[in-house]
Amino acid sequence: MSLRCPFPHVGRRSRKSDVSGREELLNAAILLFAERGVANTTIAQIAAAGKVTPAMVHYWFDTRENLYDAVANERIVPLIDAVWTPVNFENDPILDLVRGLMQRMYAMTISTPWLPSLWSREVIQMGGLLRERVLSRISPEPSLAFRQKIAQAQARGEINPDIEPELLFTSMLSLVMLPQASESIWCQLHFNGRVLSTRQIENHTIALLMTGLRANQPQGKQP
Amino acid sequence: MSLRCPFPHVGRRSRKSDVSGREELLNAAILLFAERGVANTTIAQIAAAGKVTPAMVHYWFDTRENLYDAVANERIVPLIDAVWTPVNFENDPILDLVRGLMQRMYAMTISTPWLPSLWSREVIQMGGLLRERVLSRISPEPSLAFRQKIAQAQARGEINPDIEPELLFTSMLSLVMLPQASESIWCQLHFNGRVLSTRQIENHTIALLMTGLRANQPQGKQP
Amino acid sequence: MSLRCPFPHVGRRSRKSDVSGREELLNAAILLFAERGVANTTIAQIAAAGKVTPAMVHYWFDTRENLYDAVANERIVPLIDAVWTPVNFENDPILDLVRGLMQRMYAMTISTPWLPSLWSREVIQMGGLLRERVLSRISPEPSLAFRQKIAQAQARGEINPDIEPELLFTSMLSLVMLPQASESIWCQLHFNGRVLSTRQIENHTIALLMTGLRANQPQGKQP
Amino acid sequence: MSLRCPFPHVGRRSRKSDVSGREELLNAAILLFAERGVANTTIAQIAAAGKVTPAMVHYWFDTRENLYDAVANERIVPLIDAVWTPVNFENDPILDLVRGLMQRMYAMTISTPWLPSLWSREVIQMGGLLRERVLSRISPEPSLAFRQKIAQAQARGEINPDIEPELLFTSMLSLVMLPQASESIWCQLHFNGRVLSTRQIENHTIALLMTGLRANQPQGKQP
DNA sequence: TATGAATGAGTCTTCATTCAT
DNA sequence: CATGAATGAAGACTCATTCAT
Repeated sequence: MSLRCPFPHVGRRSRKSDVSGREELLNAAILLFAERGVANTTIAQIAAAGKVTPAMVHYWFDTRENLYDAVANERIVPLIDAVWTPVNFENDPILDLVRGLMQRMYAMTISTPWLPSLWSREVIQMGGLLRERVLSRISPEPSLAFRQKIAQAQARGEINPDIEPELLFTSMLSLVMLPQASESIWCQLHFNGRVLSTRQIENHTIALLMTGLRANQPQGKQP
Repeated sequence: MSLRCPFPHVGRRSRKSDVSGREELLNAAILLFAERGVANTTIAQIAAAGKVTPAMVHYWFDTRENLYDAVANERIVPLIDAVWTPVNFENDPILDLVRGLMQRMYAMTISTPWLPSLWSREVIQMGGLLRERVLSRISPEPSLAFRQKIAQAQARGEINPDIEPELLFTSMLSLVMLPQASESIWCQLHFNGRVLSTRQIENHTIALLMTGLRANQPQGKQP
Repeated sequence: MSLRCPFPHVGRRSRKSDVSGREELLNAAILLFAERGVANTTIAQIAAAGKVTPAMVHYWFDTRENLYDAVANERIVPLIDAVWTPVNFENDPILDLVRGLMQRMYAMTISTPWLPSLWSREVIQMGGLLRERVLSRISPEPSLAFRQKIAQAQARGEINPDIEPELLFTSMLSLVMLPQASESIWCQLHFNGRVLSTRQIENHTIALLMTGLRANQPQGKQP
Repeated sequence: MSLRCPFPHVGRRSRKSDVSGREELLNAAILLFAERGVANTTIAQIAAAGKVTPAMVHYWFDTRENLYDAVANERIVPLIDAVWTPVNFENDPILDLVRGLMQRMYAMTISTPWLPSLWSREVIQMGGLLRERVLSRISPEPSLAFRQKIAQAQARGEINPDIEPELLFTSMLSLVMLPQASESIWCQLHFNGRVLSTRQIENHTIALLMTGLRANQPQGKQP
């Protein structure tokens, strides 16, 4: 399955009020932040990408810091929420829950291909320029609940006893995000002549993870 | 096992020729690059960290770009080589080979704790400021050989058939690097009151990976 | 006849759009280049002379090199062209042609008193910082045609047979430019208490040249 | 007659004490000053040309300004004196005196080919970095005496009456120096395929000048 | 909304100069 | 004599920000 380059705003802009100038700029900023890193992107570059003058960036966002806030609050935080929201910690079987999280993360990187880069460079890392802005806005509860569920399942022998429940979500994020941030993320991934589609990456990663979570049962007695 | 903050040069500098001024600055630069990101670090900050004037940074490295080259060639590239060098692709059993790679990567992040951050922010990502400098210097052969070995083992049914050999090394790197880059990597990692040592992170991750690689054999009939 | 200091823009600036900021700066730059030499003039000095900040010099000219280009292309090259344009190589008697060139050069140094200094320091000399920029822009044809005309007149016995046609134009330029560059060219020339007007310099130089060009006719009475 | 490239110190330096390090550096400095202009030459360039470290330039000359003094006093001023010294204002016929001055200037530019450039860029021009240093050291008397002699000869009808005695020496200097500063002065002068030797330049210029000085005697027969 | 002109603060870089050795 | 290491001051250039229009 091939991967369309999904930036609906690029090259469109048929009518001016199609998308408000502010949204347009926010799109342009996120794209540049993902491509070049936040610290390496100037207001002038964002303005040029949005086909306006730098003064307009200040008109909409006032300061550079405010632009960071807008990116974090309006674009990144909603995605995080969307990953957790469908989870039903009470009833979902734990492995379904894990698989669902992974699938939603992948679904997300298709509609917002800038996410892996921005996330792994500017959000999770120390010194990431969006880190505090994002982390202060997302609820810690889902990840705490997730950890507990994992620990409980582990105690019941349903999950690989050697994994650390505290680290599992981080491992999942790493497995999803960093590979996608590390190649020509914008449309496809070339490797050794072959092209791996996002779907192939997803299958590989979910297989690795789901197998990795399996309890190390002494084979044979499992029902 | 708790993790000491292993920067012997910081705050010492007992005798001047202890470490050459150049090495001292290179250390300071790498630390700051890892902490704040390359683009977000000024020459003046590096100079201050090395307790010299900005002019000295130019004395030793001439330009900012040259400093990047020095970081890539003198510090990062040797580490990559050191991960692959002990591998014997002919004789090592594939799972030992994988485990050995993981263990060496972890050993590395103890002696060079700046690596995960620098690697995941500036080397593997598009637009990373050290990317071209590092990638152009490292041989692609080991990772190609690794991929072949994985594919062969997979063909023999020794390895989880759902993983993509092309992606496995990337997944391994992601699992090792990003979690370590994402927390207060410099001395220890606090999480929910508990402290996870690097060793615990290592055990978790290797367990997840090694289990994940296991062939999905219909249990019981496996030889 | 005394020489007014003819920089109408200096100290005026009554209305802002009187002269565009760019022209203003170009004037200031040329003046300083003529007074102090190009290499000895800083962007900050130019900015101060134009009553703006150094950033404005970059706003209008981007780089120092671009400023050089602007000076060469917009100010110097047009003057060269204006010296040659009125010449009619076919019909003008050779001596009228020479005298016309000289008179136009002098007329020029009245309206653009910075020319002699800039020309003799930065254009004709090896290592002059405007040399390549100017020379690559001016047509060599007029000076070649001039040389031929001189050689033909010499062959007809109308011109001093001992002069080299190749060198005559250079000699003319030197006679006009260097004396004017060598004194307080900006308003008047003091020498030994007397003041020599530009007109007197012009008369002297043209007399020296025109007499020097005369054929060495056998006069009989000369020892 | 072809012109040797007369820099005896270049590439020699057989024994170290052949020429003192100080003289060596002075030579290097003058050469660079002539080639690139004083303001455009750094101490490091001079040191490199003299094959020593920049610190050695300070050892010998202490400051950049002192180096200017040394160039002016030890290299340029003696040349000026040498032009005037052989002149006998009382007895030499005026035209012989003029011719002698010109010939000595040309002789000088053969042994010190850097002179025309340095003179016309850094000495005679306003803002020339050696101007004050040289002018304050040379006696004004010879040029005053020369002017008087010219004026007297003019009064006697022996010299072109349209010449300004005040300007004549300046014109002579300009005719000698600027053409030589304006081409590839270091070895020869290409022009239109032909090569003009310094001797040809000299003959041309002296012819132009000496003819130009001739009294406008009533010739009657000239058309 | 939108822009062009303008700026202050800061960044990289250069360079003359110093000094211990 | 000679140098390598070091620096302060200044240079070119960048960039977020402001403001009159």
